[in-house]
Amino acid sequence: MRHTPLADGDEQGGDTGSSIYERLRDEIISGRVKANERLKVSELASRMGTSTNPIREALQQLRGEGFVLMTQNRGARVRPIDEDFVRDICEIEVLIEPALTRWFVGIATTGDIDDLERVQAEIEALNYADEEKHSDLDLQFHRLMYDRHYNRHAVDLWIRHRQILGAIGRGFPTSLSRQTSVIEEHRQLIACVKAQDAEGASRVIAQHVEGSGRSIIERLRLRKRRG
Amino acid sequence: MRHTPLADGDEQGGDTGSSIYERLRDEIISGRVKANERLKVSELASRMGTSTNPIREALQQLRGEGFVLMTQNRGARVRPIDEDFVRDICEIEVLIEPALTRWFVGIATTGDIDDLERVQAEIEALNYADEEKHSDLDLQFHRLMYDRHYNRHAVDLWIRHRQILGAIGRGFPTSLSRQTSVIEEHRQLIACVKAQDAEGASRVIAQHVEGSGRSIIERLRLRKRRG
DNA sequence: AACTTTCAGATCGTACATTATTTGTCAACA
DNA sequence: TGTTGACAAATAATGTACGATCTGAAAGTT
Repeated sequence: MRHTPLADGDEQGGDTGSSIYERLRDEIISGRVKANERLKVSELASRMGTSTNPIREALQQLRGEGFVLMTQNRGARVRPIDEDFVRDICEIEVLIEPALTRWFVGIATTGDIDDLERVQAEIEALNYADEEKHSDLDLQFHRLMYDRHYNRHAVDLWIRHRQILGAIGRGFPTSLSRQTSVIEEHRQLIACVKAQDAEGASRVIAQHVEGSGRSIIERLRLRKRRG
Repeated sequence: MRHTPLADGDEQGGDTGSSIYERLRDEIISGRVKANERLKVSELASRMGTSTNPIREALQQLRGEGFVLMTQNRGARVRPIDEDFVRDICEIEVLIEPALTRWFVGIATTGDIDDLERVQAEIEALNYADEEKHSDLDLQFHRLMYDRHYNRHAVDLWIRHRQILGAIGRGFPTSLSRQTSVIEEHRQLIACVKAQDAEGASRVIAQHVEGSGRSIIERLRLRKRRG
């Protein structure tokens, strides 16, 4: 399995376990650094306890991924992660995920369905008691469907978008209505796969992604109010 | 220490026109460096006539964009730009571009249609006499439709994918059958916009992208044979 | 008031030190 | 004789330091 889109292996970093890149990215996505704020390399270097070079390279990587905007001799700025950004990503996923799902319906075995049902059972048993654990299970659920798709580029895109959306909502609880929707939609999805109904599965996923987007935007608004 | 301004280099400008990043990216996309080949910073530095830092930063940016793969303490490698890669990108575009087109049909004014027809007239007048000029006109044509879309993320993705596909086929002529298809599809597209037929336009674009993908893969095969 | 000069602060490029990996050599062993 | 394993040297990536250049804005001049 060759997937690893951007995941560089673990880093010894020094201070924390995660790399400079991950720390910076998380600060941007989670909103700890404000939109359009300037990112000065020397300041970041002293704050992270390294020299400037690792910072510069991390910023370039983030630039490539579109999280920071840079201009010649004028440094880097934070790309705003706002409601529009979330909407844009979700709209793209509404197009991509149904296509991935449709393909999965065509190749799914009874073993795959068993796996889905097992994860889904865990999700329902947990019932959002632990946010991080739920997020991990939900990732597993969708990964079971998408991971073996031949279009690695599309899957990598999905993974990256998912990481972004996940980081945005982190720390703010999911609404009850959204919780029930997620579980219901997962069940419908499994039913469609069983019935070999690719069109139905595709529709359910589109609705699932759209609902997820709305939920995240809600949490984004909450975050704005509380800081 | 004065920094040597690439005096001996045969490259133009250098400031913003052809940065290290762009040169490296072009070498990867155009296939001048082989798939999975190792990219050594010191070697690249001497070859490009700079120190290692600009190279490292360019590599990080390319990593963020997915053109090079890096592992800790083991350097960078060229991500293979092969038929699968083209197919993956085109499949994503087959999903995205119809959505962008559908939106355009909804907001197009008569002025927009005039612009489209003017560019299309230029394309037909040129009739593929100049490859680079045609590519530029074709970009203009599609940009007229997509550029004002609210989903900047999707448009950026489209632009990036288009640059990649454009660079892959560069230097190899488009087949005659493809040439006529392109012109025909553009005409159909304009007709659909005029008739406010969003579904039809969407279908035409999907076919357009698919044909483009097939054409590029053909040229990729040609390139492989001739080196 | 508009233009020029000056200067602090930040980015960018170069050189060097450190650390990890790869390579090459050679002896021990089946 | 061919293979394996350990160890040393070479090679390359990563981190640190510093000088050069650019930007932005305040201070000074006409």
